[in-house]
Amino acid sequence: MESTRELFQIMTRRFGLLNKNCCTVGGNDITPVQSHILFEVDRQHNPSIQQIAETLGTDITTFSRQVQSLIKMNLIKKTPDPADRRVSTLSLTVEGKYVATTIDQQMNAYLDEIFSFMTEFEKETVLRSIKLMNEAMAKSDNCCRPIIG
Amino acid sequence: MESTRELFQIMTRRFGLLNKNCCTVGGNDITPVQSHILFEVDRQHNPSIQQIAETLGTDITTFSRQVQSLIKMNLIKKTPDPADRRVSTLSLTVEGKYVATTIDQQMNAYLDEIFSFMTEFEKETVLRSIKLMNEAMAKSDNCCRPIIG
DNA sequence: TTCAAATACTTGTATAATGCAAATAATGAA
DNA sequence: TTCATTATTTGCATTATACAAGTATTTGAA
Repeated sequence: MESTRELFQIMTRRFGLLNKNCCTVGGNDITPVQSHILFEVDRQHNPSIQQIAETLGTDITTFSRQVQSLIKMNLIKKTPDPADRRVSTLSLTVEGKYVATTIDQQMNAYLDEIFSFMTEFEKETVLRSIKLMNEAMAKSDNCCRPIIG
Repeated sequence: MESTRELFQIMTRRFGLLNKNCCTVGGNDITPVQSHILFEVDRQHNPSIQQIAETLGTDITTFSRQVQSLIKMNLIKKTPDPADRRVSTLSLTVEGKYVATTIDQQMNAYLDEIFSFMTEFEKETVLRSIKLMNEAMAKSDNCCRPIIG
């Protein structure tokens, strides 16, 4: 009998492998970390560097450098916050938006292929379950900010 | 409306954060990569270095060095395969087994806490869904070996 | 049998990622 | 004003990563 952890460990590893092989877009080779950043910058409304770093659970200094390289790749841009000039808000460039969208489509295509091995009912059940998990994780103390200790 | 990819992206990120904060066991600070390796060595029967590297989707040279450091930490051991002396099979040491088990328990405890926000029925549905996903991913061409291109 | 090709793994080397400590810059409260 | 706090960046050391090349062993065809 598989343990709960085993089920999740294997699924998340496989999803990570999909992410790893996804994607080369318009000559840009996007690493999983960069892909995560583009994803979150796209999702959040004018997030600060700190906000994204916290969301992703990375050290802010590491993240600061990741931002720099994404700016060099012309995928995101930094805008000083007029209300607090210590803060930089991040947003996607046109090219960054294109890359983020393409990755999203490619990932959804991969997932669709996986769902093709299920009935429509099973697919709906799975999607509802993932949503349930996300809601429960959001309520949890362990999930998902850095845990002290 | 959240896309399929968004649901999975968020869930796997959160699971990754749990993994990241899990665990310090008996003075050993275990990285997520090391935790994955211990998990797979424990799961597979006398796997070779190549087998695990392939399972985890890492380059074998990187993996070879990860194995070396886990041996230095006295968590796994390498045994030459008598049938083919090019091959080394991996197994957990007593300490490695202890660390792997402790991580497993800790992760299961985290997950239990998350499930405490659901009804028993919802929990069962979620677990069945993850199992369905794993089975479907196993059938998929995209999942989950390195994809050419 | 012999030897070249294939396989399993390791090492050399270069690059990139990571995170702590410290620096810089801006804010806000006393 | 002054000093603690906050947001971000830079210095630095460590670690992870992967390509290329090396070693050791096995395999299979001539």
